[in-house]
Amino acid sequence: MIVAKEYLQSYGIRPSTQRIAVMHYLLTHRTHPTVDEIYHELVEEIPTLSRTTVYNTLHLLYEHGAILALSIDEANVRFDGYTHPHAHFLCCGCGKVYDVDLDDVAFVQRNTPKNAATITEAQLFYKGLCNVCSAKRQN
Amino acid sequence: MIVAKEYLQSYGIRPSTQRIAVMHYLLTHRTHPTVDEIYHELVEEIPTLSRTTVYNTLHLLYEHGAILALSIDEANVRFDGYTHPHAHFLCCGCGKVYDVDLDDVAFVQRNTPKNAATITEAQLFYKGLCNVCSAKRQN
DNA sequence: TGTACTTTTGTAATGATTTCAAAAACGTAA
DNA sequence: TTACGTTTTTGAAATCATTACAAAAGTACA
Repeated sequence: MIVAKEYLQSYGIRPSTQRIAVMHYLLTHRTHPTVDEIYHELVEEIPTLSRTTVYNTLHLLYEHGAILALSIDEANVRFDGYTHPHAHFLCCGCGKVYDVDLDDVAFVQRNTPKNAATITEAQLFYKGLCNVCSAKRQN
Repeated sequence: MIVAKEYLQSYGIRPSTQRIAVMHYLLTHRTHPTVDEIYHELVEEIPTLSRTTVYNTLHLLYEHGAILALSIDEANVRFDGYTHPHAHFLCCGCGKVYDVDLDDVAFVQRNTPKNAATITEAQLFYKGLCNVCSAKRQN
């Protein structure tokens, strides 16, 4: 939890119990969880936790650039505590979101739109079927 | 409308009046419209048009690969009748979505996730402020 | 302690999207 | 043309993630 607290402070965010818990969860779970997944995990350790607080906190972390908000999954926004440039892959079979390394990290910056004065974020993602789900479908 | 009809047929989609109208709208308007924008435009020429039909049709076109469904805008899915590989830019000031050309079209394919058996789609998009909106904010 | 400010909480509202079953349109064979 | 099975459209109702809001709780500091 120490790490999460200092991580928040480095982004100028006051470290409340709930904020530390959310940030810590994202730093230790690279699963790109939804709001509800985070809520259900954390309400175990903070029984008074409100879903609204999870929404508020994630929004705050996102606004400060401490986390990424992925729109890869139409049904739910997913969050990522790993903010280095990388892409994502959603398997439409199992619903999992995987990290994807890029062979040319500069590509995204190089292709920045010409009519853009400021870029606040960029997302690259793939959808398809992972090897495991593809094999299962051979039945 | 001739173009839209044949376009649909080339994707194996039966060309009903409503489907032709939706497809024609997307082929002639490169504005990445939302469902409601499409509905409000087309209900002028087809007064009996139902919003559900627009949803159904867009879903059908998307499933057949005739159009793209963009998740760049959290609030609404946006649609694009231009299916060649390109990126998008959402200006958070005016809400417009612009096309972005890529200097290396092969990049996206080259970085396909290693654990993917099949890729059905890929999206790259930017968010920020366009030059016009940025200038306005200097006030 | 007291006070001002920040954060959390729970309920209610919002609004895009989906569900569903009936009505309409269509295709085709007799 | 007519009848019949299939496809498509329609509109109302339901769903559900997210937001709005105001009260309650927590925090900092004099």
